Amino acid sequence: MPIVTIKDVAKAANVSIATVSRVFNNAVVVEEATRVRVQEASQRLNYIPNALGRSLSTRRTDAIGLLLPDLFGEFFSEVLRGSDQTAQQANYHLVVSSSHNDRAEIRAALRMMRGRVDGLVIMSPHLDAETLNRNLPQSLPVVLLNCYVDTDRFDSLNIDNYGGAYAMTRHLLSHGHKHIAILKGTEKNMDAAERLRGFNMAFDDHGGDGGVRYEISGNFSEAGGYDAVKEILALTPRPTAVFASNDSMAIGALSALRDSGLQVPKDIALAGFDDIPIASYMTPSLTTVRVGIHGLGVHAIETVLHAFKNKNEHRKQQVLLSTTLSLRGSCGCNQFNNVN
Amino acid sequence: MPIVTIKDVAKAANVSIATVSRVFNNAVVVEEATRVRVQEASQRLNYIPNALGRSLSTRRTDAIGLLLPDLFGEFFSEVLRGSDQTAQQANYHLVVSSSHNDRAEIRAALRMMRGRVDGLVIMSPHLDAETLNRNLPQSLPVVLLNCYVDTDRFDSLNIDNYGGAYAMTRHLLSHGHKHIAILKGTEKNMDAAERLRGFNMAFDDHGGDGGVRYEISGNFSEAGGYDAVKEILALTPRPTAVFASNDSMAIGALSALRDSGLQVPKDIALAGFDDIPIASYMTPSLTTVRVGIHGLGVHAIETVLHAFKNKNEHRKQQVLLSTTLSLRGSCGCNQFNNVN
DNA sequence: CCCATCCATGTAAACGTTTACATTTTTTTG
DNA sequence: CAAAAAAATGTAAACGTTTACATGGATGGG
Repeated sequence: MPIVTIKDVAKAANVSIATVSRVFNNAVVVEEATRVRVQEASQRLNYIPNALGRSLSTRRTDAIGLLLPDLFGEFFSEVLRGSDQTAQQANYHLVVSSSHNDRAEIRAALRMMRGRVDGLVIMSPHLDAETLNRNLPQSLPVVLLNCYVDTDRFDSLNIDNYGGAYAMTRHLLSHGHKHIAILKGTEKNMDAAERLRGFNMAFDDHGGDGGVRYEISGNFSEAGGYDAVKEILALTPRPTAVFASNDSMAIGALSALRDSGLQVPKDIALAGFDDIPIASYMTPSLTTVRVGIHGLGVHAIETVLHAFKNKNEHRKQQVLLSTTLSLRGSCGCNQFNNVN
Repeated sequence: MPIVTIKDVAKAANVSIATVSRVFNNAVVVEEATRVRVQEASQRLNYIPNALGRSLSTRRTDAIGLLLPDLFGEFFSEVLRGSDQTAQQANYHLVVSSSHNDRAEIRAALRMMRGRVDGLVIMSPHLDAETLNRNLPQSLPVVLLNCYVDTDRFDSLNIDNYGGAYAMTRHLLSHGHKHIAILKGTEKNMDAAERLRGFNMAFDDHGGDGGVRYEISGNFSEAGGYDAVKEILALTPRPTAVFASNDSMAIGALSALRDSGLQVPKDIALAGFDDIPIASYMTPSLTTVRVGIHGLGVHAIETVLHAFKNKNEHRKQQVLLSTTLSLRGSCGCNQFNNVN
């Protein structure tokens, strides 16, 4: 079954391929009679224009690439949802590529995108400007999402990880917790590092007051959070609060604490980071640092679209997205509302 | 900044474009000296082969399209993760398109894929064979994921919604629950309909025994599950068990029950459907119908890959994926293991 | 009635590759 | 050392579109 092309339609409708093309892109006026003839032929042959040919000719693909580090959990799913929604509204669609954990993989992914997309959103904790520059054409609009790359050649969008962690830690300290354990994120992950930095800085600024801080290894997963609890409960003095570097770990920890017979927040307070949609449905509801995840995706795509409008010759912006505290049940402060 | 093409490299390396192409596709042997010369020129000019040109010529795109109804929640994120992982291993990548809720949108999405992908995985509860046939070229490998389209022209993969719901309902009935409420899924959604059918059939087969069954409207979301609880608690006789048509609703309901001061499973039993990763981390852990969600994505992509190997001329298979019960805390049966 | 104008359509080049085939260069062999 | 064989490289067509430009026919004005 050979593929039906514009030529077949042209032949069937007894016109040139240019006319068929014109009918499909209703640019110039085509005489009503011919238009009908072409449309009938297309219907009959079940012709669908080939995106490749079109893109090659017009130099537009109507696609935006999305490079993600991983697809695990609700965080990325939310980013993706926001992105897809926004892209779709603008008549673009998404080419997704994920799980790029080293330079070679990122390089391969970047190259694969070449020619396939009109713009790119890159979310990658491991990424250097060098790799970026060497594997991207100058002219491609790129938005860096939560990448710690020091460059003003691209638009970038970053979560205020440091500020969020600082605020949450201060909140816990101010509510009387002295011994606090932070459940760290994946090693070498910059988000994790920044959140840890915020935690430590808040502790430093607070002056200690005889309190002890603990750093527990984690990997941003529920299982990681679950497993860490054993370690945490063995500490002396035992921490009265646990600050997980993301909600997934907090949820895992919550489950482990219940299994250990401890009550949250009565016996031990718990806080997370991200505010994934499910956080508010946990038992108890999870206190966490609110990041507008969905909005992150929306904003990223909007930035790419903006670059399209300006032929990518606009002034590149580095945006830091502020966070807020979502104070709910798990930290025990009984202050059920949002504070900055 | 004009785009660097194969011609530029050819000129710079003083060879023909054919030779450059050969170097990049290391098919035929190219003399070492020329190879080095071409590679150096490519490096210098920062040349990246354009996927469009290549695809047009080779009639391969190395991409698989994924059409999803929605991107909300962990279910789709898991499907996507499984798909992406499998695709990536085979050196394919994913073109994702979601939120197609009516025929026109599906049509548009199908057409957009034309030429862009070598195969297609379609997950769409609203879909008819007609739309499919009219908007897809014969030759394109397609896998229908949880689509209730009656055709043997395509491979299809379906969750045994009916069987899963039947088994779970029977489980609840056999543990003494007489009055059970089912929290229904989105209206007109075929998964929802099948799950409801399983529920009712189990009830019928069980013979009633004076029990009452309730059907409560829902929409597959946490919020929907939360809101439904008010309605459920107003029923008399009040149900002793709630069977939510998916885990998201179960989680929402769990949260609402807690807010109403009820204990699960002591005061009321709860079960879900899907077994999303987070289900086991809930408090209490969620009893649910296990669907290998990640495996669903894996299997779908594998089927497409298989079609590639056989030039799509293999016998199309309709596969029904069986489910198992994940019996955990929320149903109160204290039978913490998996039963078929 | 001729010429200018306009409109509908056709022609052909371009987009960036791959690849069958042709040609040139190198190597092997008698 | 010449001829044959093999290896390396070049030429050009093809993939499916869009679009600048060319062409031809109809219309209208003087």
